Amino acid sequence: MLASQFVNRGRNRWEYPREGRMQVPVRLYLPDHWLETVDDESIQQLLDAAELAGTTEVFGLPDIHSGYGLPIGGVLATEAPLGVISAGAVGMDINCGVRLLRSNMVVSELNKESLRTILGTIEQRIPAGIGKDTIHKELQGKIAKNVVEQGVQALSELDMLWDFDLPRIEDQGCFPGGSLDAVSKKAKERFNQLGTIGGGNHFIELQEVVEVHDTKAADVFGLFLGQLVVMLHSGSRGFGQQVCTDYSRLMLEAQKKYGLEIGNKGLAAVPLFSEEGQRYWQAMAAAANYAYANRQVMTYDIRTSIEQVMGKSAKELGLSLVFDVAHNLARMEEHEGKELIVHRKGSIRALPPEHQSNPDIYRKTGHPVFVPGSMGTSSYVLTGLPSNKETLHSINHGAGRIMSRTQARKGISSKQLKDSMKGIVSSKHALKSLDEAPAAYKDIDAVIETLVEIGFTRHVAKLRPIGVIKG
DNA sequence: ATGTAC
Repeated sequence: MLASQFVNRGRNRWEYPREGRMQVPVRLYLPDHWLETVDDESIQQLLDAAELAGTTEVFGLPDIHSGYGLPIGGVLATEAPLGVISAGAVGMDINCGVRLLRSNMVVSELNKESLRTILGTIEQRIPAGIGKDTIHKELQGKIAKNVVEQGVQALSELDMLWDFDLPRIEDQGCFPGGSLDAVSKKAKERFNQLGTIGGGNHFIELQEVVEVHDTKAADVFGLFLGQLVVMLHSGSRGFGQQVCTDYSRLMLEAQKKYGLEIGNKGLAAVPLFSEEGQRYWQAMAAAANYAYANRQVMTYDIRTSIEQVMGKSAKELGLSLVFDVAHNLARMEEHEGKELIVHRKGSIRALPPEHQSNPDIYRKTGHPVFVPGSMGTSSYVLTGLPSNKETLHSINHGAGRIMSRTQARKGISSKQLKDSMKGIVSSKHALKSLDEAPAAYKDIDAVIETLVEIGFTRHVAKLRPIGVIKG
């Protein structure tokens, strides 16, 4: 058990001392009783990452579980100009992320029938599940170049974007440097999924604000007790997956000439400031913009669906964006005078109040971040705090698996899943996703508490699911 | 995560 090699470094903090070719120690942020539940594979992935050239930080957050190359719930930082970028450490689903839409509606004043109709209407417009293409034929062909270069702005000519949305998206919905030239033909052929939710843990949920812990911040975010909100979790679909696959393979070859071979293929990496590194960055940015645009198109479809059912305009209904946060992305960031390449995989950047990189509208509070639990359990709205500097302003992105998908399909019964979804309007797909059952995940309340306890994040509001669409 | 496979 590799977990037993960790030394306690204070509350919820663990460290695996540097050894062999490791450049730095590896850290874990977990309560005592969860340390032994971390599988060797996840830990080995962190130890491997510590061997990469230029690595300055490697750590796992409370939702850590093994992934491709780097674990999900993992952060890897390397120092420029010599540090590396790894496609696998960003993840297959580039710029997978979560956005939250608010409303002026109060859940207790809505009847169950309209909630059902809203969900049904959204389901008709937004294809769910693996391999599904968009219903928006206008989003193919020429517009692809604009989408990967400009992100959500490319959608304004189609009236799918409100001016009000822009400051409410990380990077204002445009990760600079995206280029279609850096993307393979195969990836371009998979462009036609803009406006689709995908599979796995992706979802659209109608939720109710059931607790407000920070009324000041909630007010700035436009949230109040009893309110109906819509949460959306999706990424760059087949397009991003193809970019990751292409570049991971390319990096595996190219790393040899830079003398960067390590055992873990999923962590194949090249110097960021090499020809290959720069090309990946352009492709990653293209996929990041695709993902922002994907969530924007779905926002348009959600607004249209709710308008249709409620008989009022989306603006009258107050269906504005709270924020949109990425949780699979690499960024160039300055930390204590160093230029770092920060890979966050299943991890969110949560900037503290007053941090300069916050959007102006959220400068005083720190921008909101969203941490969904598993299907059928609560989600959280949080903000960063100054002491999360230690994690380069990163927090976990979800609850984290305790059972693999295969284990869950074998060990969880259909009845058990249905019982855990009692009282929640659920799509057919949702009730079939045994591998997404709450029992396959850690308890989200306890996961959130891990970082709240050590002052890395602040609790703003808690959201309860009332309707779920899954892929 | 993913037209779940070199």
